[in-house]
Amino acid sequence: MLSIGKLGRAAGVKVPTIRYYEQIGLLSPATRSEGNQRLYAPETLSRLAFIRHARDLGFPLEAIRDLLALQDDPHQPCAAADAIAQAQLQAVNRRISQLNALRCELEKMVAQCAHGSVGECRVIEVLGNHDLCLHPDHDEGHGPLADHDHAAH
Amino acid sequence: MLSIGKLGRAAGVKVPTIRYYEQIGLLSPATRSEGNQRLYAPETLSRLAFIRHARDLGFPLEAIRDLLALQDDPHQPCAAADAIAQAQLQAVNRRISQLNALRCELEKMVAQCAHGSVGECRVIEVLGNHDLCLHPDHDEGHGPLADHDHAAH
DNA sequence: CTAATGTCTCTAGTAGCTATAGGTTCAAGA
DNA sequence: TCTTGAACCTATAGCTACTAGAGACATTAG
Repeated sequence: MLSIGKLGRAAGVKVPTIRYYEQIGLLSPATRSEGNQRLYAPETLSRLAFIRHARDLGFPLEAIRDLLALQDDPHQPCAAADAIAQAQLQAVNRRISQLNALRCELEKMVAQCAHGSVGECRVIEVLGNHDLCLHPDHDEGHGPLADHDHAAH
Repeated sequence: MLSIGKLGRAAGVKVPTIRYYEQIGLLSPATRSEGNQRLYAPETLSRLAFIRHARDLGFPLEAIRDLLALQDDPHQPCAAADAIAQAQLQAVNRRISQLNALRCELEKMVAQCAHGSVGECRVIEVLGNHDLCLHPDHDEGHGPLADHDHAAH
């Protein structure tokens, strides 16, 4: 049996995150030691690694919940899992094309900056006047896609 | 003078969002009518459009706060605005390359799905075993980048 | 046995809004 | 002028997926 800390280190998941997953029902409540500390069977490690990997691939927790349910019932047809993965792929594709449009705008903006004073700055000017964009369609809908910045700031 | 609703429609920003921006100090408090309703001078429209456009380009609100301060002081050198825009461009680029790695994984996963039962599903299998990834480096640090899904769900 | 580390629960905070409840004000039609 | 309906007000809670902190208890190495 593993303590929560060992489980977390083995799976690459922080301890509070594991407790959070238990809280929202993604992991079933662990058995407890005499002193009320969580103890995990080694199988939990693969389940947690599954979650971790799916999160790394950007799957939202609700999708992971569904995938775990499918995993627990291996005789079901695979179509549901396939649909979830395809939805995620499409979300990623949407987000990529949207970000490509943003990159294009930002590059133009930065390239045109003459490094003078703010009064004549293209960056400020373009931000203030949407019509200066070549592709003013970057305000379209964005698909749902988890943006987990665990290394940000 | 504009009511908050007219301002919002003109700038393409929802009414509660405008109030939220005032609350966090991104917009200065509006003057009020006799009946305590907000009234905006027409100049506010361009300021709000600036914010909206910057949000559409993915700038976080803190960066927008700095950009607005620069805009208010046109004699400052433009370098600071340039730096903010470049940082945003780099964040976008990081996010794009990360999402490209994800797309690659997801495409492989979906392509290998034989549409059988869950027990032999590649989607479930790959998620459970990170080593099956060709590029298992999709768990790298992600840059900070606002992911405003105003059309999601 | 003690000290250090690990763990417990609970609460609150992060970004950037959105939604709801319960009340007030405004503008247009009868 | 009155009335109705839309727009407005404040305040609070919710969303995702965690992360951080406080204060207390458990476990383990030396």
